[in-house]
Amino acid sequence: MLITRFAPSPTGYLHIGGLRTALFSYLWAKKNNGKFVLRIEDTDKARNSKEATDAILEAFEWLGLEHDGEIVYQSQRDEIYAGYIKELLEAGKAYKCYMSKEELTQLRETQMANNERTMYNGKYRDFEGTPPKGIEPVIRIKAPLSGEIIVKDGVKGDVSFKAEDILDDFVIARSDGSATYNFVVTIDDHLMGINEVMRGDDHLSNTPKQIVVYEALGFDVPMFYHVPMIHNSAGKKLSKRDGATDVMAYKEMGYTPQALLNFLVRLGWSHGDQEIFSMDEMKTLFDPQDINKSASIYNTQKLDWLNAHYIKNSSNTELAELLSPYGLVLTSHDKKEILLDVLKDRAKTLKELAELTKEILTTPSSYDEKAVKKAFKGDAIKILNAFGAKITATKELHLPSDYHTLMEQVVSEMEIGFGKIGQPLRVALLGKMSGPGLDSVMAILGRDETMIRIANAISAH
RNA sequence: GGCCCCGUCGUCUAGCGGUUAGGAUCCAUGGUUUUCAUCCAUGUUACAGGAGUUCAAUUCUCCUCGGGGUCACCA
Repeated sequence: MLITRFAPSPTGYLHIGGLRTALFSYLWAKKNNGKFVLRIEDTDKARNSKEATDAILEAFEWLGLEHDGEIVYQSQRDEIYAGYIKELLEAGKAYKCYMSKEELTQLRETQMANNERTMYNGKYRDFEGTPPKGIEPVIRIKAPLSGEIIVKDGVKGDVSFKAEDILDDFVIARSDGSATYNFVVTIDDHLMGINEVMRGDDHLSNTPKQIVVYEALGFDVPMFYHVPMIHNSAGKKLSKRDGATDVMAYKEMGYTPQALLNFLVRLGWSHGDQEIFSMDEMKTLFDPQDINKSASIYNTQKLDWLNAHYIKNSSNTELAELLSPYGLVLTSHDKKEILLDVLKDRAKTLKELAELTKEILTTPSSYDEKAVKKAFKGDAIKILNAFGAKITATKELHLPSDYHTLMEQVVSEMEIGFGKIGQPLRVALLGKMSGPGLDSVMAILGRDETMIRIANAISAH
């Protein structure tokens, strides 16, 4: 069975880049009827927090990306790692290194000064004497000194590294006994049965080290997919300093999970010319073979378009529910249908849609100055009076077409163009020059509120 | 600096030797609309450069240039 994983380090919120690799992993697992598991890499006690873990989980929940099985927390697996370290030590594949931090620093500085690559010199690789006193040793793994390491990568193709270029006996356990990243990742991926690893491009150069561990322990090496980075507008790796990279910030801004996911799936991946993907389509169409090889720049123009698209195409019932986090309770509003019908293709975000709705439902307390100048000239007040009288005289007014009929009557009786009544009426009802069709607006407001707004405008001008 | 990856419109991308280099977004113009938005139509804009291979290179190879990533007792 195909098993993929997402393995965030809980040092903060869930980041847009992390979400994309998570999405890819999720989709690939789902497409293959496999599993998508979650592992929290919280071994760095100083930098990790429970809040960060919760924030990540909250984001997954919002987006509807559910993981399979129990969440694995690395912080609870120290004994497991220690066991494998012991195994390597006993097999002579790893050793204790007593080099002091000062000596190590010194070594690096010398190497840099000589323009050599910095690496551990293997001083304790075959050490047999009495260890120096007062130094808690680290454990280093015996890495191959020559030969080639080939990373089988589904995105980049096979990438080969020369051992002498990149490897040294790297640390697998710190002096306090805790295991390091490249070691625990390997152990966990193996133990969790992960056979396809999707992660950011930035891990590609770590991979040979992990392969060293896989091989030392006799584990099968998984298939890798190193997904290109997402860059900021400056062309650098997207980081937490780049503004809105917190996934949950998109919820606050009024983006739908569907739009965000659709946007991200198309960032670095494509399926011909298709732009719109439902979750089901993503699950059946996603294939890492179609992942792009080059980095992409993060730019949200298209996200706005997608979000607007999904809002337009949502049912009103669905929208009414999505709107409640933005302070708008519409679920039982009697004009809900017509209201959302006319407003949903005018908003790029749910937040905007909520604001637009509130705006219409609120009696204008002031009128846009320019709009007044333009609209309330000539016979405007006379026309408004005439139209107001029509409404007063008609008791049953419900549908937009009911109001439209009255407008038509005024237009033909007074022998004026539609614009003559439209402009002043719009300003009277909405306080400004733009907005949805007036017949719909009046149907939403109802007969009473419409009369009030017209009367208000007349007395104010 | 060493090693590794990458290079098609501003942006996201299609292309897998022969195409008028396609789509989307953005922008502009026009149409629809009493207005605005939506919608529809039209338009501007791209193969980093240089060698080679080939009858033919955006596509294959090499070099140059450019960009990015990574080199910890962080993950």
